Amino acid sequence: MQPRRTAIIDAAARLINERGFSHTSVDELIVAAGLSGKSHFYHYFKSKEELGFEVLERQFSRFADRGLAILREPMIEPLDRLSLFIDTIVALQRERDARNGSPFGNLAGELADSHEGFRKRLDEVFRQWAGQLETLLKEAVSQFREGVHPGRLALFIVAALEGGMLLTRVTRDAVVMAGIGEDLKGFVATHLRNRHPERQIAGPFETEGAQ
Amino acid sequence: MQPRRTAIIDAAARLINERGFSHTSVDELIVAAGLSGKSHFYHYFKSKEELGFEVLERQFSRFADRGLAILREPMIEPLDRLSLFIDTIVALQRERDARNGSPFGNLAGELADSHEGFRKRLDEVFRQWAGQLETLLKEAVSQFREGVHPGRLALFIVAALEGGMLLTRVTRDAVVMAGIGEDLKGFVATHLRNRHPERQIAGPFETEGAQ
DNA sequence: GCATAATAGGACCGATCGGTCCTAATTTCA
DNA sequence: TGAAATTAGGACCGATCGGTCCTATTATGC
Repeated sequence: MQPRRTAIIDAAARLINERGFSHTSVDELIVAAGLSGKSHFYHYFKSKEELGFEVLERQFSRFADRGLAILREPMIEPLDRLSLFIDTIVALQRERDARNGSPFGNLAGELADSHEGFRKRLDEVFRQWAGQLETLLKEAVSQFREGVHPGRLALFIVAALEGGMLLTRVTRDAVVMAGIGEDLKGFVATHLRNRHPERQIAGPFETEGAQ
Repeated sequence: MQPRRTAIIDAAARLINERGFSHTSVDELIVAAGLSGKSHFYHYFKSKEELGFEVLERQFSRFADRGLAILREPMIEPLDRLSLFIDTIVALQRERDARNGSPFGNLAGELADSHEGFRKRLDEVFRQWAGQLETLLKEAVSQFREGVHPGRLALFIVAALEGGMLLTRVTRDAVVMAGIGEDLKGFVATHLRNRHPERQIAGPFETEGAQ
C-alpha cells in the first residue's frame, strides 16, 4: 500500500466521520488530503465510492489493531479486558468532546438503506466485532452462570455501545457514554456466577448496581 | 392542522425513513405525497428543511401517542408496561422485515453533525423519550434494590434499543432485535429486589438469564 | 537520459438538486 | 357569484456534484 494513498484515506476518514459520506464532496476530500486537484484524486481512486470503501476498511483495520486488540491481550483476565475495552470507547468519546459518534454507526445510519454495498460490508464489520467479543466471552465462560450465550451477549454489547455513541453524539454530552459504559459493565456482571447485588465485590464488573 | 398537509407529512415520513433525508429529493417527495408539482409542494411548505422538521415532529408525536403510550397505561404494572414497550419495538422490527431502523436513530445518524437544528431537536426527542422511561421506572422504584438510578437506567434502555435497531437494520435480521429485547428485559430484571438468577420466577423480566 | 508516475491546476460536462416563477384550471367558501 | 385557495404541471434558475479530460511540470526509477 502506498503511504501517500494511506495518508489520503486517513484524512478522508476524519472528514467523512465528521460530516458523513454524502455530505462530503470530492473537492473537500481533495483539500483535506492535500491533493492538487481532481486529476490527483482520480490518480489514486477510481471513484468516490471506492474511497468510501477504503475508508471503511481502514477504519475497521485500525479499530481491530487498536480497539479490539485489547480484547486479545493474553496477560489480562478476559473480563478485565472487556472492561478496558469499554473504558477505551468511553475515553474516546470524551476526547472527541462527544462529537462524531462511531464511524461504523455513522456510515450505517446514513447508508444502510440506500447503498447495499456499504450495508453488506458494514454487516460484516459488525459481525466481526461481535465475533471477537464472543471469542473473549467464551474464555470467561467458567465465570458465567448457567444459560449465558456468549454470542447473544456479544451482540448486546455491540448494540449498547453503538447506541451509546449515537446518543452521546446527539446530546453532545460525554457523560452519557460514561454512564452507559458503567451500566454495560453492570449488565455483564449480572451474568456472573454467585453474584449478589447486595454485596459489594471488588472488580470492574461489580459496580454499584447499574448506578 | 390541515388534513392534506398531515397526509403529505406522513407520506414524506415513510420515504425519508426508508432513504434518509438527504437521499430523498423534493421531486420524490412530491410523487410519494401525490402532489401535482413544485408549486403544490411549496404551497404547503416553505422549504424541504421545514418538511424535515415537520416529519420529525410527526414521528415523535406518533411515537408518543402509540409507542410511549404503553408506558403510561394505568391498568398495567410499570415493569409489565416496559416489557410490552420493548415487545412493541421488537415486533415492529419484525413487521418491517428488519428494514428502516429507527426514525430518530436514522436522522440522528445522518444529520447530527451536519445540521445543528436537527441535532438539537433530536436531542430533545431522545431526552423526552428517556424522561418518560425514567418516570415509569420511578413508579417501580419500590421493586428495585438499593442504588438503582432510574434516569441512568432509562438512558441505557434507550441506547440499547437504538443500537439494537441500528444493528438489526444493518444485518437485515430481526432475530438480532429480538435477542437484544430479551437481554434488555433480563437486565432490568437484575435490578429487582430479592432476585435470584438461579430461580425461575414467572414474569416478563424473569427470562432465562439473558439467554 | 528517458519513460513513467506523481503532482499541478484546473475547465468542462451532464446530471441532479432546491427553489422561484409562470400560466392556467378547478374547488372551496362566504 | 366572485374571490381566494388549491391543484395542475411544469420551465427555468443558480448551485453543486461526481467524474472526464486537458496541458504542463516535477519527481522517480531503471
